[in-house]
Amino acid sequence: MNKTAQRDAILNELRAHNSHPTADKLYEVLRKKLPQISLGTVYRNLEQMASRGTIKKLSLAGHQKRFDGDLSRHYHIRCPHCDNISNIKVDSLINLDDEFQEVIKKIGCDNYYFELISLCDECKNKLIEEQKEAERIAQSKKREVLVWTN
Amino acid sequence: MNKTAQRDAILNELRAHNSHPTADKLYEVLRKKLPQISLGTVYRNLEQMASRGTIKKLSLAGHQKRFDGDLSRHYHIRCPHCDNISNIKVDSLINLDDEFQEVIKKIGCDNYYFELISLCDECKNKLIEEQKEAERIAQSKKREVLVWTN
DNA sequence: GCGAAATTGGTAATCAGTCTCATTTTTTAG
DNA sequence: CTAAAAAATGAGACTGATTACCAATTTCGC
Repeated sequence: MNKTAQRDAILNELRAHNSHPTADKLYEVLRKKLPQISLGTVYRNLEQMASRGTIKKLSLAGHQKRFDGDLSRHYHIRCPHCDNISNIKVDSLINLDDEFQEVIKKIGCDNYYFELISLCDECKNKLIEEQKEAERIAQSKKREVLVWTN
Repeated sequence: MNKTAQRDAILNELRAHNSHPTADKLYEVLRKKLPQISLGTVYRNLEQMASRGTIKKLSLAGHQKRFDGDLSRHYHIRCPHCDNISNIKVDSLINLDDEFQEVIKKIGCDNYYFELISLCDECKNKLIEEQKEAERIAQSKKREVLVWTN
Protein backbone atom coordinates (compact mmCIF):
# COMPACT_ATOMS: atom_id res chain seq x y z
CA MET A 1 0.00 0.00 0.00
CA ASN A 2 1.76 3.14 -1.19
CA LYS A 3 1.61 6.43 0.60
CA THR A 4 -0.45 9.07 -1.16
CA ALA A 5 -1.60 12.53 -0.24
CA GLN A 6 -5.19 11.54 -0.96
CA ARG A 7 -5.19 8.52 1.34
CA ASP A 8 -3.56 10.51 4.12
CA ALA A 9 -6.11 13.26 3.76
CA ILE A 10 -9.01 10.81 3.87
CA LEU A 11 -7.70 9.08 6.96
CA ASN A 12 -6.90 12.35 8.74
CA GLU A 13 -10.29 13.77 7.97
CA LEU A 14 -11.96 10.63 9.23
CA ARG A 15 -9.93 10.61 12.43
CA ALA A 16 -10.40 14.32 13.09
CA HIS A 17 -14.13 13.93 13.64
CA ASN A 18 -16.38 11.33 15.13
CA SER A 19 -19.23 11.89 12.75
CA HIS A 20 -19.18 8.53 10.90
CA PRO A 21 -19.45 10.23 7.52
CA THR A 22 -20.58 8.71 4.26
CA ALA A 23 -18.16 8.61 1.34
CA ASP A 24 -19.84 11.48 -0.45
CA LYS A 25 -19.91 13.65 2.66
CA LEU A 26 -16.20 13.03 3.10
CA TYR A 27 -15.63 13.84 -0.56
CA GLU A 28 -17.42 17.12 -0.19
CA VAL A 29 -15.23 18.12 2.77
CA LEU A 30 -11.98 16.87 1.25
CA ARG A 31 -12.47 18.90 -1.92
CA LYS A 32 -11.79 22.04 0.05
CA LYS A 33 -8.24 20.87 0.63
CA LEU A 34 -7.73 18.72 -2.47
CA PRO A 35 -10.01 20.26 -5.07
CA GLN A 36 -9.12 17.70 -7.71
CA ILE A 37 -9.74 14.57 -5.61
CA SER A 38 -12.34 12.27 -7.13
CA LEU A 39 -15.22 10.48 -5.51
CA GLY A 40 -13.91 7.20 -6.86
CA THR A 41 -10.66 7.72 -4.99
CA VAL A 42 -12.54 8.33 -1.77
CA TYR A 43 -14.61 5.18 -2.18
CA ARG A 44 -11.59 3.13 -3.25
CA ASN A 45 -9.49 4.17 -0.28
CA LEU A 46 -12.24 3.82 2.28
CA GLU A 47 -12.95 0.27 1.15
CA GLN A 48 -9.27 -0.52 1.09
CA MET A 49 -8.61 0.82 4.55
CA ALA A 50 -11.69 -0.89 5.91
CA SER A 51 -10.58 -4.24 4.52
CA ARG A 52 -7.19 -3.77 6.16
CA GLY A 53 -8.75 -2.80 9.47
CA THR A 54 -7.33 0.72 9.45
CA ILE A 55 -10.85 2.05 9.72
CA LYS A 56 -14.29 0.57 10.28
CA LYS A 57 -17.18 0.33 7.92
CA LEU A 58 -20.67 0.72 9.39
CA SER A 59 -23.28 -0.50 7.00
CA LEU A 60 -26.08 -2.06 8.96
CA ALA A 61 -29.62 -0.72 8.87
CA GLY A 62 -28.96 2.51 6.97
CA HIS A 63 -28.90 2.73 3.24
CA GLN A 64 -25.55 4.45 2.73
CA LYS A 65 -22.26 3.08 3.96
CA ARG A 66 -20.62 5.01 6.76
CA PHE A 67 -17.04 4.96 7.97
CA ASP A 68 -15.38 5.38 11.33
CA GLY A 69 -11.75 6.20 12.00
CA ASP A 70 -12.05 5.53 15.71
CA LEU A 71 -10.88 2.00 16.46
CA SER A 72 -11.34 2.24 20.21
CA ARG A 73 -14.01 0.00 21.63
CA HIS A 74 -17.34 1.71 21.39
CA TYR A 75 -20.81 1.19 19.97
CA HIS A 76 -23.17 2.99 17.67
CA ILE A 77 -26.66 4.35 17.94
CA ARG A 78 -28.35 5.06 14.67
CA CYS A 79 -31.29 7.40 14.38
CA PRO A 80 -33.90 5.66 12.21
CA HIS A 81 -35.20 9.03 11.05
CA CYS A 82 -32.13 11.03 9.97
CA ASP A 83 -29.78 8.05 9.79
CA ASN A 84 -27.05 9.81 11.79
CA ILE A 85 -24.88 7.74 14.06
CA SER A 86 -23.62 8.64 17.49
CA ASN A 87 -21.19 6.85 19.79
CA ILE A 88 -21.86 5.14 23.06
CA LYS A 89 -19.36 3.55 25.41
CA VAL A 90 -20.76 1.84 28.48
CA ASP A 91 -19.44 -1.11 30.44
CA SER A 92 -22.66 -3.06 30.39
CA LEU A 93 -22.57 -3.14 26.61
CA ILE A 94 -18.92 -4.12 26.54
CA ASN A 95 -19.65 -7.04 28.84
CA LEU A 96 -22.52 -8.22 26.71
CA ASP A 97 -20.41 -7.83 23.60
CA ASP A 98 -17.79 -10.10 25.16
CA GLU A 99 -20.43 -12.69 25.96
CA PHE A 100 -21.77 -12.48 22.45
CA GLN A 101 -18.34 -13.03 20.94
CA GLU A 102 -17.93 -16.14 23.05
CA VAL A 103 -21.32 -17.57 22.22
CA ILE A 104 -21.08 -17.10 18.48
CA LYS A 105 -17.61 -18.61 18.43
CA LYS A 106 -19.09 -21.73 20.01
CA ILE A 107 -21.73 -21.83 17.29
CA GLY A 108 -18.92 -21.72 14.75
CA CYS A 109 -19.62 -18.19 13.63
CA ASP A 110 -16.80 -15.79 12.73
CA ASN A 111 -18.21 -12.49 13.77
CA TYR A 112 -21.27 -10.39 14.36
CA TYR A 113 -22.27 -6.82 13.98
CA PHE A 114 -24.83 -4.78 15.81
CA GLU A 115 -26.24 -1.31 16.05
CA LEU A 116 -28.51 0.32 18.57
CA ILE A 117 -31.48 2.07 17.06
CA SER A 118 -33.02 5.12 18.66
CA LEU A 119 -34.42 8.44 17.56
CA CYS A 120 -31.98 11.27 18.15
CA ASP A 121 -33.26 14.24 20.18
CA GLU A 122 -33.48 16.47 17.14
CA CYS A 123 -35.69 14.04 15.25
CA LYS A 124 -37.75 13.32 18.33
CA ASN A 125 -38.62 17.00 18.56
CA LYS A 126 -39.20 17.26 14.84
CA LEU A 127 -41.65 14.36 14.95
CA ILE A 128 -43.52 15.84 17.89
CA GLU A 129 -43.88 19.11 15.97
CA GLU A 130 -45.09 17.28 12.90
CA GLN A 131 -47.67 15.44 14.93
CA LYS A 132 -48.94 18.66 16.49
CA GLU A 133 -49.14 20.21 13.03
CA ALA A 134 -51.09 17.23 11.71
CA GLU A 135 -53.54 17.51 14.59
CA ARG A 136 -53.98 21.19 13.96
CA ILE A 137 -54.85 20.47 10.33
CA ALA A 138 -57.23 17.72 11.31
CA GLN A 139 -59.00 20.06 13.73
CA SER A 140 -59.40 22.82 11.19
CA LYS A 141 -60.81 20.33 8.69
CA LYS A 142 -63.38 19.22 11.23
CA ARG A 143 -64.34 22.84 11.72
CA GLU A 144 -64.71 23.33 7.98
CA VAL A 145 -67.06 20.39 7.77
CA LEU A 146 -69.15 21.82 10.58
CA VAL A 147 -69.41 25.19 8.85
CA TRP A 148 -70.23 23.48 5.59
CA THR A 149 -72.97 21.31 7.00
CA ASN A 150 -74.38 24.26 8.89
CA MET B 1 -54.65 -0.80 4.07
CA ASN B 2 -56.88 -2.36 1.43
CA LYS B 3 -56.78 -5.98 0.47
CA THR B 4 -55.29 -6.66 -2.95
CA ALA B 5 -54.42 -9.83 -4.82
CA GLN B 6 -50.87 -8.56 -5.30
CA ARG B 7 -50.24 -7.92 -1.64
CA ASP B 8 -51.68 -11.29 -0.67
CA ALA B 9 -49.51 -13.03 -3.23
CA ILE B 10 -46.37 -11.25 -2.03
CA LEU B 11 -47.02 -12.10 1.60
CA ASN B 12 -47.91 -15.71 0.84
CA GLU B 13 -44.86 -16.19 -1.28
CA LEU B 14 -42.66 -14.70 1.43
CA ARG B 15 -44.21 -16.89 4.11
CA ALA B 16 -44.01 -20.04 2.03
CA HIS B 17 -40.21 -20.03 2.03
CA ASN B 18 -37.51 -19.10 4.48
CA SER B 19 -35.05 -17.87 1.90
CA HIS B 20 -35.02 -14.16 2.77
CA PRO B 21 -35.50 -13.17 -0.85
CA THR B 22 -34.71 -9.83 -2.45
CA ALA B 23 -37.52 -7.81 -4.06
CA ASP B 24 -36.47 -8.71 -7.58
CA LYS B 25 -36.18 -12.42 -6.78
CA LEU B 26 -39.69 -12.29 -5.36
CA TYR B 27 -40.87 -10.41 -8.44
CA GLU B 28 -39.42 -13.06 -10.70
CA VAL B 29 -41.28 -15.81 -8.83
CA LEU B 30 -44.55 -13.89 -8.51
CA ARG B 31 -44.75 -13.22 -12.24
CA LYS B 32 -45.49 -16.88 -12.78
CA LYS B 33 -48.78 -16.44 -10.94
CA LEU B 34 -49.46 -12.76 -11.64
CA PRO B 35 -47.78 -12.09 -14.98
CA GLN B 36 -48.71 -8.41 -14.99
CA ILE B 37 -47.45 -7.55 -11.51
CA SER B 38 -44.85 -4.79 -11.53
CA LEU B 39 -41.56 -4.58 -9.69
CA GLY B 40 -42.65 -1.28 -8.18
CA THR B 41 -45.66 -2.94 -6.63
CA VAL B 42 -43.45 -5.57 -5.07
CA TYR B 43 -41.11 -2.97 -3.60
CA ARG B 44 -43.96 -0.78 -2.45
CA ASN B 45 -45.75 -3.57 -0.65
CA LEU B 46 -42.64 -5.01 0.92
CA GLU B 47 -41.73 -1.63 2.37
CA GLN B 48 -45.27 -1.07 3.53
CA MET B 49 -45.57 -4.40 5.24
CA ALA B 50 -42.15 -4.01 6.81
CA SER B 51 -43.08 -0.62 8.25
CA ARG B 52 -46.24 -2.15 9.73
CA GLY B 53 -44.33 -5.08 11.16
CA THR B 54 -46.10 -7.69 9.05
CA ILE B 55 -42.73 -8.77 7.71
CA LYS B 56 -39.12 -8.00 8.49
CA LYS B 57 -36.61 -6.12 6.41
CA LEU B 58 -32.94 -7.12 6.49
CA SER B 59 -30.80 -4.40 5.04
CA LEU B 60 -27.09 -3.93 4.79
CA ALA B 61 -25.78 -0.81 3.06
CA GLY B 62 -24.25 -1.56 -0.31
CA HIS B 63 -26.30 -4.74 -0.56
CA GLN B 64 -29.73 -5.61 -1.79
CA LYS B 65 -32.48 -5.51 0.76
CA ARG B 66 -33.86 -8.83 1.85
CA PHE B 67 -37.22 -9.64 3.39
CA ASP B 68 -38.38 -12.23 5.87
CA GLY B 69 -41.96 -13.36 6.44
CA ASP B 70 -41.05 -15.40 9.49
CA LEU B 71 -41.77 -13.38 12.63
CA SER B 72 -40.86 -16.14 15.06
CA ARG B 73 -37.83 -15.45 17.19
CA HIS B 74 -34.71 -16.37 15.29
CA TYR B 75 -31.47 -14.81 14.11
CA HIS B 76 -29.63 -14.39 10.85
CA ILE B 77 -26.24 -15.39 9.58
CA ARG B 78 -25.12 -13.53 6.51
CA CYS B 79 -22.41 -14.93 4.27
CA PRO B 80 -20.00 -12.10 3.50
CA HIS B 81 -19.14 -13.71 0.17
CA CYS B 82 -22.44 -14.60 -1.50
CA ASP B 83 -24.64 -12.43 0.76
CA ASN B 84 -27.13 -15.24 1.40
CA ILE B 85 -28.80 -15.33 4.77
CA SER B 86 -29.61 -18.38 6.82
CA ASN B 87 -31.54 -18.77 10.04
CA ILE B 88 -30.29 -19.78 13.44
CA LYS B 89 -32.33 -20.41 16.57
CA VAL B 90 -30.38 -21.36 19.66
CA ASP B 91 -31.15 -20.77 23.30
CA SER B 92 -27.83 -19.16 24.13
CA LEU B 93 -28.49 -16.44 21.58
CA ILE B 94 -32.03 -15.93 22.75
CA ASN B 95 -30.79 -15.49 26.31
CA LEU B 96 -28.18 -12.97 25.27
CA ASP B 97 -30.74 -11.18 23.17
CA ASP B 98 -32.95 -10.85 26.23
CA GLU B 99 -30.07 -9.43 28.23
CA PHE B 100 -29.31 -7.00 25.45
CA GLN B 101 -32.89 -5.79 25.31
CA GLU B 102 -32.81 -5.13 29.02
CA VAL B 103 -29.51 -3.28 28.96
CA ILE B 104 -30.34 -1.00 26.06
CA LYS B 105 -33.72 -0.13 27.59
CA LYS B 106 -31.83 1.09 30.65
CA ILE B 107 -29.67 3.26 28.41
CA GLY B 108 -32.85 4.72 26.99
CA CYS B 109 -32.53 3.04 23.62
CA ASP B 110 -35.55 1.74 21.71
CA ASN B 111 -34.15 -1.18 19.86
CA TYR B 112 -31.14 -2.82 18.36
CA TYR B 113 -30.33 -4.84 15.33
CA PHE B 114 -27.67 -7.45 14.75
CA GLU B 115 -26.51 -9.97 12.22
CA LEU B 116 -24.08 -12.81 12.53
CA ILE B 117 -21.43 -12.95 9.87
CA SER B 118 -19.95 -16.20 8.65
CA LEU B 119 -18.97 -17.78 5.36
CA CYS B 120 -21.48 -20.36 4.21
CA ASP B 121 -20.13 -23.84 3.46
CA GLU B 122 -20.46 -23.37 -0.27
CA CYS B 123 -18.38 -20.22 -0.28
CA LYS B 124 -15.88 -21.69 2.13
CA ASN B 125 -15.20 -24.49 -0.35
CA LYS B 126 -15.15 -22.12 -3.28
CA LEU B 127 -12.54 -19.95 -1.57
CA ILE B 128 -10.37 -22.96 -0.74
CA GLU B 129 -10.46 -24.01 -4.40
CA GLU B 130 -9.57 -20.51 -5.51
CA GLN B 131 -6.64 -20.43 -3.15
CA LYS B 132 -5.36 -23.77 -4.42
CA GLU B 133 -5.68 -22.52 -7.99
CA ALA B 134 -3.75 -19.36 -7.13
CA GLU B 135 -0.98 -21.41 -5.59
CA ARG B 136 -0.81 -23.64 -8.65
CA ILE B 137 -0.37 -20.57 -10.85
CA ALA B 138 2.27 -19.12 -8.54
CA GLN B 139 4.19 -22.40 -8.67
CA SER B 140 4.15 -22.60 -12.44
CA LYS B 141 5.36 -19.02 -12.67
CA LYS B 142 8.27 -19.84 -10.41
CA ARG B 143 9.13 -22.73 -12.69
CA GLU B 144 9.02 -20.45 -15.74
CA VAL B 145 11.45 -18.06 -14.13
CA LEU B 146 13.83 -20.92 -13.38
CA VAL B 147 13.73 -22.11 -16.97
CA TRP B 148 14.23 -18.59 -18.23
CA THR B 149 17.23 -17.80 -16.04
CA ASN B 150 18.75 -21.16 -16.87
C1' DG C 1 -74.14 1.18 -6.56
C1' DC C 2 -71.23 5.55 -5.64
C1' DG C 3 -67.46 8.41 -4.65
C1' DA C 4 -63.32 8.93 -2.03
C1' DA C 5 -59.18 6.86 -1.06
C1' DA C 6 -55.89 3.40 -1.97
C1' DT C 7 -53.41 0.75 -5.19
C1' DT C 8 -51.71 -0.60 -9.50
C1' DG C 9 -48.60 -1.13 -13.83
C1' DG C 10 -45.40 0.96 -16.67
C1' DT C 11 -41.90 3.69 -17.18
C1' DA C 12 -38.74 7.45 -16.17
C1' DA C 13 -35.64 9.10 -12.89
C1' DT C 14 -32.45 8.88 -9.03
C1' DC C 15 -28.94 7.41 -6.26
C1' DA C 16 -25.11 4.86 -4.27
C1' DG C 17 -21.47 2.65 -5.60
C1' DT C 18 -18.25 0.50 -9.16
C1' DC C 19 -15.53 0.21 -13.29
C1' DT C 20 -12.46 1.73 -16.97
C1' DC C 21 -8.50 3.59 -18.60
C1' DA C 22 -5.13 6.94 -19.85
C1' DT C 23 -2.10 9.56 -16.96
C1' DT C 24 0.55 10.38 -12.84
C1' DT C 25 2.87 9.08 -8.60
C1' DT C 26 5.31 5.97 -5.74
C1' DT C 27 8.34 2.26 -4.98
C1' DT C 28 11.91 -0.86 -6.18
C1' DA C 29 16.14 -2.62 -8.09
C1' DG C 30 20.37 -1.81 -9.95
C1' DC D 1 20.35 8.72 -9.34
C1' DT D 2 17.63 6.42 -12.84
C1' DA D 3 14.69 3.52 -15.26
C1' DA D 4 11.25 0.10 -15.12
C1' DA D 5 7.45 -1.89 -12.56
C1' DA D 6 3.69 -1.40 -9.57
C1' DA D 7 0.19 1.23 -7.44
C1' DA D 8 -2.88 4.89 -7.42
C1' DT D 9 -5.35 8.70 -9.39
C1' DG D 10 -9.15 11.65 -11.79
C1' DA D 11 -12.77 11.98 -14.78
C1' DG D 12 -16.47 10.25 -16.34
C1' DA D 13 -19.21 6.35 -18.07
C1' DC D 14 -21.81 2.74 -16.28
C1' DT D 15 -24.56 -0.47 -13.36
C1' DG D 16 -28.04 -2.19 -10.57
C1' DA D 17 -31.18 -1.30 -6.91
C1' DT D 18 -34.71 1.44 -5.53
C1' DT D 19 -37.99 5.28 -5.84
C1' DA D 20 -41.06 8.61 -8.09
C1' DC D 21 -44.60 9.73 -11.10
C1' DC D 22 -49.09 9.37 -12.96
C1' DA D 23 -53.05 7.92 -15.50
C1' DA D 24 -55.99 3.98 -15.05
C1' DT D 25 -58.03 0.61 -12.00
C1' DT D 26 -59.57 -1.45 -7.74
C1' DT D 27 -61.23 -1.47 -3.01
C1' DC D 28 -64.22 -0.17 0.59
C1' DG D 29 -67.39 2.35 3.66
C1' DC D 30 -71.80 4.16 3.32
